[in-house]
Amino acid sequence: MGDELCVQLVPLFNHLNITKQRQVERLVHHQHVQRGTVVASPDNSDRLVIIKQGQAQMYQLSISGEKQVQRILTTGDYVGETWLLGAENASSYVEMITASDICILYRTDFLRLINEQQDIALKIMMGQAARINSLRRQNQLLGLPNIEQRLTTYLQQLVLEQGKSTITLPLKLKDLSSYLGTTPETLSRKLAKLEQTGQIKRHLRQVQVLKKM
Amino acid sequence: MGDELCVQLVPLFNHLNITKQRQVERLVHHQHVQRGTVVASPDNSDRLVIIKQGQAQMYQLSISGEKQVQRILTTGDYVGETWLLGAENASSYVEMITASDICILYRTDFLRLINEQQDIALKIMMGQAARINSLRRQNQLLGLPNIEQRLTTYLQQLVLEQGKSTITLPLKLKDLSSYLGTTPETLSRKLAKLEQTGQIKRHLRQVQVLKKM
DNA sequence: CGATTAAATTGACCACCATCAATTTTTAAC
DNA sequence: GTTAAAAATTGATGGTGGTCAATTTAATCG
Repeated sequence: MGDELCVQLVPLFNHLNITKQRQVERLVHHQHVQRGTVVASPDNSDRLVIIKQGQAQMYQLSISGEKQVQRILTTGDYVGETWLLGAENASSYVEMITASDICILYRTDFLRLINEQQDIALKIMMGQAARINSLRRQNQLLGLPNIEQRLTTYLQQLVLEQGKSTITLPLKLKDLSSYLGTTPETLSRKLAKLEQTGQIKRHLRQVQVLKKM
Repeated sequence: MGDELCVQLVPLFNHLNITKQRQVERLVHHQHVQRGTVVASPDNSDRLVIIKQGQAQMYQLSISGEKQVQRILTTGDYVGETWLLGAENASSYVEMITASDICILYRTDFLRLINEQQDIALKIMMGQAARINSLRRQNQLLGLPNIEQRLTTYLQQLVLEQGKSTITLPLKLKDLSSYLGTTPETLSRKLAKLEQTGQIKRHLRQVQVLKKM
């Protein structure tokens, strides 16, 4: 994994022809980071961070200091373009949850790239569109009046996304609960209830979703 | 208002030079629509809709048929680019809430534009970045554990956005309640409570936010 | 402007879920 | 592998806010 080119690996760049890939590669800074490293924060939002290999989570901190998980990033994902495009980062953090290899693209280089290379700009736009859709879905979930509905809807979405009925929860229950706007205790109980009523089977984060939920 | 060019008015295009504006103008379809007209829906997501003059609301319908307001669009705003950029529209609707003049740009023309004109692409990207930020904010609101916190946080955001302490609620309470993930009854009570405890003064949708909330 | 419809308010009730605490299980660290 | 720390579970309890209903107020349309 060590000396393969970052740009060959990530979907944002791997469709480019060799010449352009070389061009991008010269602008990119490589870095190996530990679990727990915070690679973006309100004070540190001047870069695009691409995950070459590893995992991160993005969360927001409320005034009272509570963490709300927004998103999980895995190999090939990137984050930060919204802040390079004018959006203010008031309360978002990106923290590595495994030791990882990342690539960094700084503001000026990023802006020049999307200005000069339409295909990269298009990829960014499509990525943002997907992001917007996913945020809308989360909004819709959070709007549901009770936790059980949120959970079953969420599980069904996972089934669709992962394409099979036995799914892996991408988050710790603690984090999933904040994603769903509830507490770990309530979530634990709801999962237990779904299992009792025969709607799911579960071992740790492996969940088998049975028909008719 | 009648024969002014749409592209001169909307922020998405009005920065372009005259030549380019003419070019865009030839692609745009004008239309006058009544209050209540649905200009985008899951079955009808192949276009960018720009509001030349008027107001619309975007909402999602849950499986149980409940309306959740996502966003208010006013003169100069546009909607639909995410669906032209690959995101699936599963449950979003855009409905005019006043009689309005709109401009429509169809898929092929839109895609050609953003491919050929970097400045339009950049505007789209910046618009999407702002949209993502705003959805993140709403998500954060919805994650707050009690309604009063959601409401006060929301009001403070409005104060910041509108730059003065006497603000106009952009939504009917009915719609605002769905935006905040609650019911009209609860919202009404919370507003009454804030007024009793001297944190706000209110007449209809005019709200004066007093210090120390 | 007056008539009709929609929105907002107020009250009563109780279900749902957040909270606090204690225990068990899992994960991480050495 | 063993120990320490973090996460998940389970129980008991009280408050918040959802629901249904009735009334008042505001908005819309002819």
